[in-house]
Amino acid sequence: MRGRSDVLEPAILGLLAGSPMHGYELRKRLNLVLGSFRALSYGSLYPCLKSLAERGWIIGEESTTAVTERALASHRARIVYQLTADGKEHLQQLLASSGPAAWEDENFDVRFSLFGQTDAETRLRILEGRRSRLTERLETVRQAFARARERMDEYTLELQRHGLEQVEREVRWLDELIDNERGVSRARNRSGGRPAVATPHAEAPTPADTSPKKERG
Amino acid sequence: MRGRSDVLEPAILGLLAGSPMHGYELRKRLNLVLGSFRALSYGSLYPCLKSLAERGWIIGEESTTAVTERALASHRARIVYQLTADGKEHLQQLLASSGPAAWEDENFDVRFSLFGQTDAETRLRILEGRRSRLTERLETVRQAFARARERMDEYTLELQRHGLEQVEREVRWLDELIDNERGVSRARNRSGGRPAVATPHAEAPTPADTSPKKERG
DNA sequence: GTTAGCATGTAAGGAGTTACATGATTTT
DNA sequence: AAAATCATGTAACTCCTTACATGCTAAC
Repeated sequence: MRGRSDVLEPAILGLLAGSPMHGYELRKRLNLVLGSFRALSYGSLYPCLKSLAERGWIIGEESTTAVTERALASHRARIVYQLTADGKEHLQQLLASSGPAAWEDENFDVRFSLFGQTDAETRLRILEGRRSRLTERLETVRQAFARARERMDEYTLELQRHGLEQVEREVRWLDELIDNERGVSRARNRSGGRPAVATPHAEAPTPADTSPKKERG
Repeated sequence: MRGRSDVLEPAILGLLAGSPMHGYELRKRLNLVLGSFRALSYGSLYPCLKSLAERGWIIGEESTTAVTERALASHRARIVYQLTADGKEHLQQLLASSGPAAWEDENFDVRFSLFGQTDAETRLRILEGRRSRLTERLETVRQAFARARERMDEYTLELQRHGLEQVEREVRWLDELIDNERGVSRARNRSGGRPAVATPHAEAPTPADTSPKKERG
C-alpha cells in the first residue's frame, strides 16, 4: 500500500529520461503536465528527488556549468539529476504497466504525457481503459441525475449538466486518439509506415465548427 | 490558517439548509456535487459532522422513523442532522463571501451548487472572479505552451491542447452564465420579473458560434 | 446462504501544501 | 533600490483515503 498513486515519481523519472535536469527546471516542466496548471510545490519535489536518489534510481551531481540551452553563469550551484541504470529499468517497468491505476484520474495525465516512451499496445490499453472507466461513470451519474432530477435546484442541475458535458467531451477525445492509434498500427502493418503520432487536431485549419459535429442534448 | 479550503463544511451546511438528513444520505448527495463523481469517504464525513456539531452549527438526533420519502422501517438507528440558529447564521456568512477562495478550483463547484441560496450580486462576483482567474491562467499556459512548443513531444502537446480546450470551454460556460445573471437583473429592474434562473443550455436550439465572439490566438 | 445496500464510526497513514529559511542574480 | 526570478531545502500541518470494526435488512 505504499505510494500507490504516486504521480510525482513516474513524472520525474519520465522527464529525466528525456534529459538530465535540476529541481527547479523539473518543476516548471512538471507543472505543464501535472494537473495541467496548478503549481507543484518544492516541499513535495525536493523530498521526492531525495527519496528517488536514496533508492538508487537517480543520482544528483552539483554543477555550475550551463546545462540548459541558456548560457548562464554561476547562479547558486544546481544539482542536476539523471537516471541510473536501475532507474531506467524501473521506468521501463512503470511504462509497461497498463492496469487500472494507469487510467485513474490522478495518474492518467502523467501516463499520457509519457506516451512518447510507451509502446503502442500499452498506449491503446490505457486509452481504452480510461474510456471505459469514463463511460461507466457517465452511466452512473446519468442514472443518479435522472433519479434526483426533481429534487435538485437549477444551479445544481446546471453544474451536473456541465460536468457531464465535460466528461462526454473527454470520451470523444479518447475516441479520436484510439482511432488514431489503431490507424497507425494498421498503417504500419500494411506499409513500412512512419511512427506518425496521434494528434487528431493537428489539421483542421478553418476556424471552428464547420466540421460535421453532432449536436447533442 | 485552519480549514482554509474546507470544501466539506459549506457543502454539508448548504445541504442541511435544504432539509435535515443523516450522514449516509448526505454522502450520496455530496458525491453528486463534490468533484462531480468521486466518492467521498465516511472517514471524512462523520468526523466532519462531529466537529460541526461540537461547534454548535448542527445538531444530530437519533431517529427510527422514515425521514426520506421511502417508507422504511427500523434499519440501524440513523442520526438526522439539522442546522441550529448559529449554523444558519454561519452559513449565511459563508454564502455572502465572494473573495478569491470562492472561485478557486476546490471550492467553486460547491459554491456554485449553493447559488440557489446565494444573492444575485454575490453570484455574479463569484462567476466573474472565476472567469478572470481562468482567463488569466489560459494566458500563462498559452505563453508557456508557445515558448516550450518545440521541446515537447506530440503527446504532451496534445494533452496541453486538450487541457486548454477544456478551460476555454469552461470560460464560455461562465460567459453564458454571467450574461444570464445580468439579463435576469436587468429584467427584474425593468419589469416585476420572476426569479428566473441561469440555465443557458435550456434553450439555444441553433448549433453554436453564431454569436459575435472574438477569435483569439 | 451470500451478496448488496443501509448505517455509523475510529485509527493509521499518504500525498500534498504552506510557511519558513537562505541567498545570489537579473530586471525594472 | 526594489522586485522578480533563480535555486535548494525543512518542519509543521491539512485534508482526505484506506482499512478496520460492527451489525442489520433486502434481494438473488
